[in-house]
Formats: sequence, structure tokens, C-alpha cells
Amino acid sequence: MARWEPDARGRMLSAALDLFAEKGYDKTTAGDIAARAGVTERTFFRHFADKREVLFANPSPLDEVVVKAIAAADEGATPLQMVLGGVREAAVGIAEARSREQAAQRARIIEATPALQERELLKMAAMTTAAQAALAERGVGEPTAALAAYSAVAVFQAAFSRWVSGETDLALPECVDEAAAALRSLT
Amino acid sequence: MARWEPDARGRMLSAALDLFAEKGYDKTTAGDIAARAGVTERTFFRHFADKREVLFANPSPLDEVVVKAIAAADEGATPLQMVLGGVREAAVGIAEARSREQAAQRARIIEATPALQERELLKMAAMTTAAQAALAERGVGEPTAALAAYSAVAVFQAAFSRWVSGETDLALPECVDEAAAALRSLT
DNA sequence: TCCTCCTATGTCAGTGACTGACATCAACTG
DNA sequence: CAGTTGATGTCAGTCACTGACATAGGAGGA
Repeated sequence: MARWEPDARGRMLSAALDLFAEKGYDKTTAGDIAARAGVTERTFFRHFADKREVLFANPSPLDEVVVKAIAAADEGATPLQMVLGGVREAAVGIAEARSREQAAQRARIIEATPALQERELLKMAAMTTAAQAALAERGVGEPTAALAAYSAVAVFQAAFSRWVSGETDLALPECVDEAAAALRSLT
Repeated sequence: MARWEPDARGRMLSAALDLFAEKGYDKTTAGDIAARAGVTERTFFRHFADKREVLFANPSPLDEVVVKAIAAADEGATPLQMVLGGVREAAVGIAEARSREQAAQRARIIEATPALQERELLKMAAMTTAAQAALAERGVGEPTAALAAYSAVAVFQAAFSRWVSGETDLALPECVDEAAAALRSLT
């Protein structure tokens, strides 16, 4: 028999979600999460760099997915198409990992907490920077790369918030397509 | 004679800048800043909501400037022109309040510290949201308002980073014009 | 002039996020 | 079977921040 119950990380992940939904992020201490997961606070901080990260821990970070997709994109594609393709794949990954309801609950928690919004913005900025670098790798020049990355991330955010809102029956990747079309129709 | 030296806030502001530049943000405690300014830590937190805010405390927040400019914009202007006008005025305000060297030092500190990047992103997001709302007030419809606000803020960021980089002799407002032109030339 | 309220600050105790150092012990490895 | 490893526990410590209460100039009125 193992010395400890397996999957401490998974238990902490769901304990955190539950507690944040029950009491709110601010009123939940790291110790609360650890206790519900049956570990100590110290163990919590060994798995997550800080309390916020428990909400942003992804098995396959979006940056990586986007970067790989850009590297693998068709030669003939425009820069914007390359990033949008990457963003779409990230969307597929998210939809596989979480149900819409789970994503919505997470979004509600983040929306209620400025500290979490900051972290989300940082992740999005990281995605933008990564996409920009990946475009550069493909030979895209500088004003274009930045703008394309920035716009595609904007599309992703718009699509995600629409998907989560429940105003549409579309799946997340289709929401990305829809938002990308909206972007095109502005030029 | 006054009970305390006047302008405690101003002293804390410059003490913070100095210490961050000397030792770095992380190794500077709120108590250090307070001590150098000749006040107590408690007083520091009465003036600034948190340690990061000391770097983001603006006499006239950018949001307000942008919102006012959008409200006062010409009837005939396009949404993007309205926001760009607001962003340009914000640029004028910044250039009046700080020298380029001061802005560059601040930018260096922020760039070295993820926690500060998060806060900056939050401020930019707030500016975007405010601009979006101001556009709505002027009757601009929804997909357009969001995109225009988002793009104009992107222009602002590009302009600011170019101004601070020292690669150009242009003043900040002219950098905004330049970045806006670059945006136009993409469509 | 004296009294009173107001305001900016000081003082102090407390909570919670995180960190470093060290101990423990099942499981693996040879 | 002895040694090593890895995930965890334990504990003490630092620092960001907060609430409650005390203090004393200064402004304004009686």
C-alpha cells in the first residue's frame, strides 16, 4: 500500500474549485484547500507556485499548442491564418479537457476576483508573445507578427467568452471560427 | 509648524522608485519604502492599496482621459479614430508628467517583475473596457466597439514601448501617430 | 481664548501567502 | 539486504496587508 493516497494534485484541484465556488476565492485559504484534499499547506505550494495557479494549471499549456500549430502551418497561409489555426487547436484542447459548465464556473470565479483576472491576462499575454515568436520563426516580419498575434488572441478571448456565456450552441472551436469571421468582416 | 513633513505621498513615490532601481522590486519591502520616506509601513498602505500600486499611481488615470476624449470626439469620426484620439491625449498627459528617462526606468522595473506586468496588463484591460463603454455611449455597436478599443490600446502599447526604447527621437504622442499609421497600413 | 471636531499619522496585534531547512518512510534499485 | 529517491510532513520565519484604537496639530466656531 502506498504511503499516501494517490493523485494529491487532482484532489487539490477539485477541492480548490469546490471551495472557491462555495466561499469565494478570497475567503478560501491555501490551508483550507490542502485540508480538504487531505494534505498539508506545504504540499499545496509544492504543486502550485501560488494560490492562483491552481486555477490555471493546464496539462498542455495553450502557448505550446499555439506554437506547435504555427510551426506546422501551411507554407501558403497568411500570418493571421497561422495564429488563428493555432488558437483553434488550443480551443479543441480546452473543449476536450473541460465541459462548458466547468469552464463557465471557472470563468465566474475569475470574473469575481481581480487578482485572478490579472493572472489570466498574464497567461494571454504569454500566449501572444509566444505566437509572435513562432511567427518570427516562420519568417514573419515585426509589425505584422505582433499585430497578427494580438488580433488572434483577441479572437480567442471573444470566442471563449461567447462559448461560456451560453448564448450559443456552438462548440468552442466553432466559436473561434465565428469570431475570426467577425474580425475579417471589419476590414 | 506642521505635525509632519508635508507630501508624505510624494516622498514614498520617489523612495519606492529609488529602492526598486537599487535592489529590485522583490527585495524591497513595503517597510523599506516607508522607512526611507520617513513614515511607517501602515501609512504606506493608507496611501497605496498595495505595494504594486506605488508604481501605477497616476494623478489622472488614463481611463478617464480616454473616456473624456471619446465623449468629446467629433461626430463624424470613426470609432477607431475616436479611441485613437483619446489614447493620444493620454500620451500627452504621460509625456507631461514624466520624462522619457523616468518612464524608461519604470518600464525596466516592470519588465523585470511578473507581478508588476500583471498589474500593468490589468490597467490596460481597464482602459480597453472603459473605451469600449465610452464608444457604446456614443452609439457604437458591439463587435465594433470592442475591436476598436482593443486595437487602439494595442497601438498605445506599441507606441509606448517604442518611445521608451530610445530607438526614436519622436515624442510619445508622435509615436502614437506612427503606430496608428502602422495599424492602418495593415488593412 | 478655549473647546471641539477633523485628519493624517503612529502603534500594535493578527491573518494569510509563501519559503527554506530538515525529517520521514514507502518504494525502487542493485 | 543496504542505499537511494521522491513525495510528503513539520516547523520556524518573512512579508504583504488589515482592523482597532491612540495621538496631536490645525481649522473653525462659541
